Amino acid sequence: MPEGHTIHRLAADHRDAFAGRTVRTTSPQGKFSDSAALITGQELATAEAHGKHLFLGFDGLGWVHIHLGLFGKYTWGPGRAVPPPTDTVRLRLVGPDAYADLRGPTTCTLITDAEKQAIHDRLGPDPLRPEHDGEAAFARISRSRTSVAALLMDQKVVAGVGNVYRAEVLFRHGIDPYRPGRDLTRREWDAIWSDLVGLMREGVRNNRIDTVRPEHTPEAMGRPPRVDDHGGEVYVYRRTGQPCHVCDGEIRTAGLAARNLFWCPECQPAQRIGMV
DNA sequence: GTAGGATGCTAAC
DNA sequence: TTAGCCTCCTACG
Repeated sequence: MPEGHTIHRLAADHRDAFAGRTVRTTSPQGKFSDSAALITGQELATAEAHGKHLFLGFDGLGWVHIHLGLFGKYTWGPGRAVPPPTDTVRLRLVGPDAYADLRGPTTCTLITDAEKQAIHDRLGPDPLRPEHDGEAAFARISRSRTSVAALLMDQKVVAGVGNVYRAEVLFRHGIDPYRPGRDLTRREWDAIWSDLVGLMREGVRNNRIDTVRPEHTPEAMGRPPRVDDHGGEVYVYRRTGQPCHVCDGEIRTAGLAARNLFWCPECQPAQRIGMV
């Protein structure tokens, strides 16, 4: 589940469970043992997220920088009766009221303020950070020949969007994934950005990705309920070969930059040459 | 039991 | 463009 909404939710959950509390940290899997030994017994000051990067702040020590990658996952539980950790737990945080186990991250390292700033500097605006807007993103997109599908996944352009939000937001706006960024209008980009803000905020709230509008739910369309294996209601993501919820056409898939792209060619038509 | 794929990204060729 | 990283789960014999 690791797109930006997951990471922002994790930051909020860490603040709720651990901020202002002394925590014990260990690394049963071993790769974070030295840093865990430094941190243990300290107070977690804060937690924040930028795109898919999670930062746990410890005053005077720096930040634990976590990136879940494709496989990383957290499991949580109450503070009492903490189970013995399994040997894949990279980082275990135990506070008075809760524990959190991190497995399989791409990154889990202790960094300085300056190193943290360098990460912020190479990331684009994040729809989930209230102080960000889509200006810088549009500046890049509007002068790029790269497809809008690839641009949306580029964390330097927009931070936090992954394969699900990418596919779904392009569907919701009827945009061909292969359209060059520079052919996207200002109006289209503004609509995409504000849609991402709304969808991803809902994602943080519900801890899952739902993108289907009320008028296209199975109930509204008079169809049998859907069971989706990734946990949310979506239009196109991983629905290859199935009928589009809106037009009944077949959802297609294609490889793009080593990831699977999903779209509905009927609802997201390629622009004709010369069309404005 | 084994293979393959997954909501990600980087470094090397 | 590809391999590699890290873990878990499903599909297939």
